[in-house]
Amino acid sequence: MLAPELHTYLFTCRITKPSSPSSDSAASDQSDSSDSQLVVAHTKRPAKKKKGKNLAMNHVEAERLRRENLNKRFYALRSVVPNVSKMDKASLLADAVCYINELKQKVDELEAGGPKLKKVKVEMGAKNTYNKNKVDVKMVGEDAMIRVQSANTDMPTSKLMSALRKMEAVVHHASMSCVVCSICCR
Amino acid sequence: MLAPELHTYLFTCRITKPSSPSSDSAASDQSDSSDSQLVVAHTKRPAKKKKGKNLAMNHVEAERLRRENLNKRFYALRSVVPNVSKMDKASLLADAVCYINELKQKVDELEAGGPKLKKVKVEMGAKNTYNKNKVDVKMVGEDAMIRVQSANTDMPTSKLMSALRKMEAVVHHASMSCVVCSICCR
DNA sequence: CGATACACGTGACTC
DNA sequence: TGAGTCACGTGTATC
Repeated sequence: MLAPELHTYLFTCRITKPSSPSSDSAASDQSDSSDSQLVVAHTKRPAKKKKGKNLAMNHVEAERLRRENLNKRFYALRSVVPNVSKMDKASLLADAVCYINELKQKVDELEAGGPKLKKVKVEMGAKNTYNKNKVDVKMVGEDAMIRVQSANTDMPTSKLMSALRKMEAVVHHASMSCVVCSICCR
Repeated sequence: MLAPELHTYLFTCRITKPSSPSSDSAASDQSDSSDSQLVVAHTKRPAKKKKGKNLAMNHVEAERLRRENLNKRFYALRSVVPNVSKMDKASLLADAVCYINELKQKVDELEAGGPKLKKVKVEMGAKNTYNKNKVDVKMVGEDAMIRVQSANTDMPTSKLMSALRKMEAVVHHASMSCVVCSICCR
């Protein structure tokens, strides 16, 4: 519903609490039960009491700071996970986990198709009536002579060269010609 | 820079809390847990109060359930983000954000290594005394004739072809020769 | 003893 | 009006 701004993208929104944090004026509203009521003697306040109170205040402020910091992180997380601009914290965490797994999988399958393989698949463009695809390989000792004939669509030489590079083959000589440009080359 | 590396791969560490989370005995028994020693010893409350108490108990239990659920999510997040098996919640969230950004960037540069750019940089291998790198481009109408001379290291033809493909240039003719194999080609 | 982090119960707010 | 979520102050454990 309210759910403002989807997608976020930069949100250095800074919110300050109205309560003044530095001074001690925010003390003793009414919730200081359990402790004996203090400050009758305004002048010579026992150091012990004051110190204890001060410490408690320090504690509560530290806790507030921690909470605030943690919420910042929540906002940051919300900003990097897509499609979660409206849910609550639990759902945000769950979606973050799902998103991370998604990204992981994507990375895995992307870089598994990258520089890993020995066997390389080369798509050689569409066959047509005028040009049959033909691949001819002749081995001479450790060297190979490859002769490829295909249509000139979709950059066949580039693909072939890339395939050769991926196979870590050293190219000593290469020749390419476009024979029937009026028909197969646009 | 980035060099994420080390992956870690799988660490489905499953941690269970020692405290029994199943809320079975929380129906009308509130005498367990935390045995606060100052318990002002409230005597029997009227039914109304009891109902209020029951409601409050429902509230407190709902809150406890929510907290528990949220912590589960935290554990789940910890399980999918590497290298954070010991930090606190805030650091966990921060690391999760960093990790997501890392993964995003990785995915981007992995899948943008394919069909994207217009301007292409080609590294042409190391120069040496015997082979000066030379690039000659002659424009004829809309066509370009490119003559490249370089050392035969690091697959120059493949790189050139890839660059041409990335620029979406149509190659009509290509020729490559390795002239001084005994010197520059190992 | 201070610093840090977490869980807890409770008030306040929403739909 | 009840179910859900959040922020708050506090108690408590670890270092």
